[in-house]
Amino acid sequence: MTTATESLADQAYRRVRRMICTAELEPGAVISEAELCERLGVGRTPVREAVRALAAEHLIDVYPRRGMFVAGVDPRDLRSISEVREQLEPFAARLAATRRDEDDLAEIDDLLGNLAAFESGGLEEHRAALMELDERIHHVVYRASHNSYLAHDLDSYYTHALRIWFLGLTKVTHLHQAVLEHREILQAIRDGDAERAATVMSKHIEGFEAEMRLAL
Amino acid sequence: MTTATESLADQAYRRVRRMICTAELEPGAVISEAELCERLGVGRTPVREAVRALAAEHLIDVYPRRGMFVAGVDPRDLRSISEVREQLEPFAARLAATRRDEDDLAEIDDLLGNLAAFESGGLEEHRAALMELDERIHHVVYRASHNSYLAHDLDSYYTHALRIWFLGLTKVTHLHQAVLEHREILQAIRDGDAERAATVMSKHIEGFEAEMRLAL
DNA sequence: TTCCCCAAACTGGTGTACAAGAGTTGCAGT
DNA sequence: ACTGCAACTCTTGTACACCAGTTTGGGGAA
Repeated sequence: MTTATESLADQAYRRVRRMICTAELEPGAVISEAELCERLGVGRTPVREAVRALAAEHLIDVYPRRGMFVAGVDPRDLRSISEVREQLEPFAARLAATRRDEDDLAEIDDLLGNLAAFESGGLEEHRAALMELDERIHHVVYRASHNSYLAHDLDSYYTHALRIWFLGLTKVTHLHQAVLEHREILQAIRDGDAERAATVMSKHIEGFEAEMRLAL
Repeated sequence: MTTATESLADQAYRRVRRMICTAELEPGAVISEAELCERLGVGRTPVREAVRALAAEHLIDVYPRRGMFVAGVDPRDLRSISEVREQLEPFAARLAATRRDEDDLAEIDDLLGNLAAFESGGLEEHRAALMELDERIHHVVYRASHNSYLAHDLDSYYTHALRIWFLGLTKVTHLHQAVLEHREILQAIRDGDAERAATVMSKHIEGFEAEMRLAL
């Protein structure tokens, strides 16, 4: 199979979102529909839908008939985003600890294994792989919460957080501590310890904001 | 002025959302692009964007190449939505009590006045007006939280809740109690009593879910 | 009569052409 | 030299024509 079932619009959405997340498209950069069209090799409609969806998530600001720009990110945005995440992420962790099913547990065990591999090997060299692992870990928590609305919102917030992470990625952050926290979260969910899962997740999110605040 | 600055796509979005909310388009109903086009008197593109946005909010299910349908609503959805609202609405109320500015206070006082008018007059006859008041009250809380991300999410959830309200609107619910709770919330925010605002809002949301669960 | 297959019609997906508004730049007049 | 106006160009907004896939119903064969 080649394209499976994903529409061009969805592909475009993911690709542009990734560009914005990884700061390949910097905050304030102009988004030209025409340029995106030739860059992605698709027509205007899919690009337009993607851009529209990203605008709905506040990742792009659109000024009608003037232009579209990658949304800027200032400390107030970081605060607002973190504020909501501090409510929702621990809540999701708590739900996940209560509701995780066999599939979730399998994924969690797999991730714990990857985490262990990272810990024994060096951490520093595989920053990209670690970020991907971070993403998988958060998303398994969302999925294990078994609340699709919550999961959807958290995914959106995670995207914002990821972008801020990339932007403030000048100095190496405390990766080791982050890894430990992730392990603790997964273990708590696996063990069904809702309170511990929520507490550690809470600390994790707060730590993230504190560190990003310094880097911004 | 005729159209001001709102694009046809935005207008279409609002109108279709309202149709779905008020159950003018019932759950499971087929959404035909062509039909919406002639009904709204616009081309396919604005309709498409509106439908796309509504799909992103889970108000419409789209099965590619088969058709689009108004999303059904089952008790699990009510539970998921209420779960998140129970976290976010009290949180917003708490923030609002802390951060409300002069504009917010003016709006709150105005709403308290309207509420008093409702209380002295009969409640039962103006159900539509009361619903509009409910919407304004919740939205002033969102605005007063001064967190646009939070406000955006809560608006989306409010839309879902409103739809469920319309669907379960066979018997008259405890409107009087709801009015009292709203007044208490607004007063707490006005007085800067964050804990009380959060507590009452929490009870308000839980009461809503309990009542809707019976009606569904 | 029943079952299967093929074709037609309807669905959304995509690309393109046209319209309209905002910003900019250049020219002319003072 | 400076200012104001006008036309141009670049942007997104809208509409429409075409394409691909799915469904469904009718007709033919067993």
